Amino acid sequence: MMTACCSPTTAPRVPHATLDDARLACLAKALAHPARIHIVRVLLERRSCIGCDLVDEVGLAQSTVSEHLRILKQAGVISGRIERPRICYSLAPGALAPLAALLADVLEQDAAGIWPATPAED
Amino acid sequence: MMTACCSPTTAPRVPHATLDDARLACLAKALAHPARIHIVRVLLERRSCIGCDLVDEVGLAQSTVSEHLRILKQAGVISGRIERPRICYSLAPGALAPLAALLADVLEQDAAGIWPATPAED
DNA sequence: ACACTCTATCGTCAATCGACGATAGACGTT
DNA sequence: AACGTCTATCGTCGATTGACGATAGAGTGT
Repeated sequence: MMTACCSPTTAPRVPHATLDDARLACLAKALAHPARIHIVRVLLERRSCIGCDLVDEVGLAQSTVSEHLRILKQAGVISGRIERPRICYSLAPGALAPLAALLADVLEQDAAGIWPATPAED
Repeated sequence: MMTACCSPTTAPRVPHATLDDARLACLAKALAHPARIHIVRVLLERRSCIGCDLVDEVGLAQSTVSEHLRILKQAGVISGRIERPRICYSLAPGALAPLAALLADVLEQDAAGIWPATPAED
């Protein structure tokens, strides 16, 4: 349920990719839009935020922001807690951990390796 | 040149998003496909890899893999070093650092905060 | 010169994305 | 009961994505 965009019916079929590849791609896809990055950053700063405040914060139509929130929720990146008539969104702990782990590995290799003189090419 | 997908002409216009938001979204978008995640993982393991080997590794048509490589290169995630008739791809050091930093912040908050009993809601 | 290999680009097509307004549901307030 | 607020969903439309085969370019080896 938190991995709907990774479901076999919607994910691109890549012959030799693993399920992990699909899951990581799903998380990256959830972040692959400036509005959604912005939402994540607001939630990171404020810890949590009412939906209608996010609409103001992002500056797009309410329905559009709602759609971005749905995508983030579907990917498991955020969760919404009902609070009276509003919904209070916050980051879902651990959801982005797999992607963070991959990126940490990449950065670690960056730091470890002495890189060739310079690659060049276009 | 390394930020083509972040260019004003192609990036989505989100009123209150910052340039950083667009840049981070661009990096996430580059990773938002299982085949591209797979390529990054192969390059992380092997340190570098000839293009035609990546075609075998991914299992899609050569032209499709070439397109995925182009997207990764355009985002600055990988670089290609010409090596005789082939091209040797490797991860571009530091390219993913901004995204890694954001995710590290998120994980840090995850670890720091004592989270509410459980949010719930769909 | 020719053949072969590897890579990039082009053209096409179906599928998905992202935006919006309109509408409907849920809930508190008057 | 009627109203106002907040949120989610629907329908639509243009733009983009992702897949492929076909083709072209660059370089090696015979």
